[in-house]
Amino acid sequence: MDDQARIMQSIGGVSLAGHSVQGGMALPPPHGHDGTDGDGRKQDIGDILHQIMTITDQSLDEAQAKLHEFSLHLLVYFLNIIVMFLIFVFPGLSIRGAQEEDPPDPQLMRLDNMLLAEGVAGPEKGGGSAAAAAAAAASGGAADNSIEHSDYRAKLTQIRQIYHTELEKYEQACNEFTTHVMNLLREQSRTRPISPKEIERMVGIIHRKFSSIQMQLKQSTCEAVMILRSRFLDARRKRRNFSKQATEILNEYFYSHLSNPYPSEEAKEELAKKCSITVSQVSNWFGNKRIRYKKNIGKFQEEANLYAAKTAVNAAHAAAAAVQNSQANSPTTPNSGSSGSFSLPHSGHMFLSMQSLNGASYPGAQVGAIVQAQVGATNGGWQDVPTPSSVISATEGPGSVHSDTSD
DNA sequence: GTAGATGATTCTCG
DNA sequence: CGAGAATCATCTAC
Repeated sequence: MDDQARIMQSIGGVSLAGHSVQGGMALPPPHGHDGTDGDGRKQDIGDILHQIMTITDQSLDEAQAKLHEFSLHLLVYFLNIIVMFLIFVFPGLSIRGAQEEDPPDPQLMRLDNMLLAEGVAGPEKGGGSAAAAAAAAASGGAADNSIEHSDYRAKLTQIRQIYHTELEKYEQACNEFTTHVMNLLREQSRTRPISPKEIERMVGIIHRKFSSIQMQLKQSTCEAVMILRSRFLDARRKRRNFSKQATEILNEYFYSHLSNPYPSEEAKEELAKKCSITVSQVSNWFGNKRIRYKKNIGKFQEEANLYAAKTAVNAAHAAAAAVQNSQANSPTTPNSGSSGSFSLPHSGHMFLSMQSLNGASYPGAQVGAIVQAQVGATNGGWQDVPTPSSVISATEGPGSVHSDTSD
C-alpha cells in the first residue's frame, strides 16, 4: 500500500501542460476506471464530437468555443491514462495490446493530408490563403467575394491557431508525462526488476494514447474547416450577382453577337478576364441569357436597343478615333474611304452607328427596328437558322471577342 | 413578405 | 462535351 500511496502522490502532482491536477482525484468521476478505458468518458467525447458535427446553424465563434471545450474535455480524457497507468504499473496486471506495433493509420493520414491541404497543418502560408484562393477560384468569385474570403482566411487562421496551440499542449503533456513515467519506473526498479523493454513498451502505450487524442483533435479540426468551407465558399449558397460592369460587358458581347451568341473558348476566357469571373460562369451566363432571351424576346427588346445603341456609339467613337488617326498619319488622304466605310469591327453595327448618329434620337424606332430586323432574321433560334444575318458578325469571325475602344 | 431577376445545377439530347 | 431546358436557391427592389 505504501507503494500505491507514493505513486498516487507522484502522479497527482503531474503538471499537464499547465493543468495541474492536484491529488489526482480532483478529476471528474471517471465512469469506468475499473480496469476499462472509461467508456463513459468515451461517451462524453462522442457527445461532444456529435455536437461539433451538428453546429451548422451556430456561429463559427461558437464552433471555435466548442473546439476549446472539446480540447478541455480531451485533457480530462487524458487523465484516464493515469488510471490505466496505475493498472499497468502494478505487477501482475494485464497489458492488453501493449505488444501491438501500430501500423500507419490510414484515417490519421487522411486527416493529416486534409489539414495540410487546407493550410491548417504544415508551414504557415498566410493562414491557408492558398486553400482560400483555390476555393475562391472554384467558387468563381474574385473581387466581389474578396471580403468574404478575407473573412474566411481570418476564421481559418483562428482554427489554425487553436489547432496548433492544442497540438503543442498535447505534445508537451505527452513528453512531460513520459518523463514522469520514466522517473517513476526508475524509482520502481528499486523494489522490482524493470527491463528496458518494459520501459519501452510503457512509452509506446503512452504515445499511442496521446496519438489517439491527437487524432480526435485533428478530426474535430477537419470538421470545423468543413463547416467553415461550406458556409463561406459554397457557390450556390453564396450566389452573388455579377458586378454591373461585368453584366454590361457580357450584355455588350451578347447583343453585338446577337446573330450568333456563342463565344468561343478564347472569347470566353477574354470575357472572364474582363469581368473577373470564371470561364464556366461566362458559359452559364450565356446559356441562361440565350434561353431567357429566346423565351421572351419582347421583354429584352429594350435592353437590346440599349446595347445596340451603345455599341453604335462605341463604334462611332472608334471610327472618329480611326479617322483622326489616319488624318494624323496621312494628312494627304483625308476621309479616303467612301461614306461610312470605316474598317471597323461589326460592319453590321456600323449601319446602326450611322443610323443612330443621323437619326440623333436613339434608342428610338430606327435602332429598335434594326435590332428587331436582326432578331427577326434569326427568329431567336440561332443554331437552326443558317441565317444570312450571321454574316454580320462573321466579319470578325465567330467567337472573337468584341474589342471596342471602350475597354 | 413577396415577386421577379439571376446565377448555378442537373438532366437530356445530339 | 456543349447546348437547351427545367429547376433550384439566392438576391434585390418594392
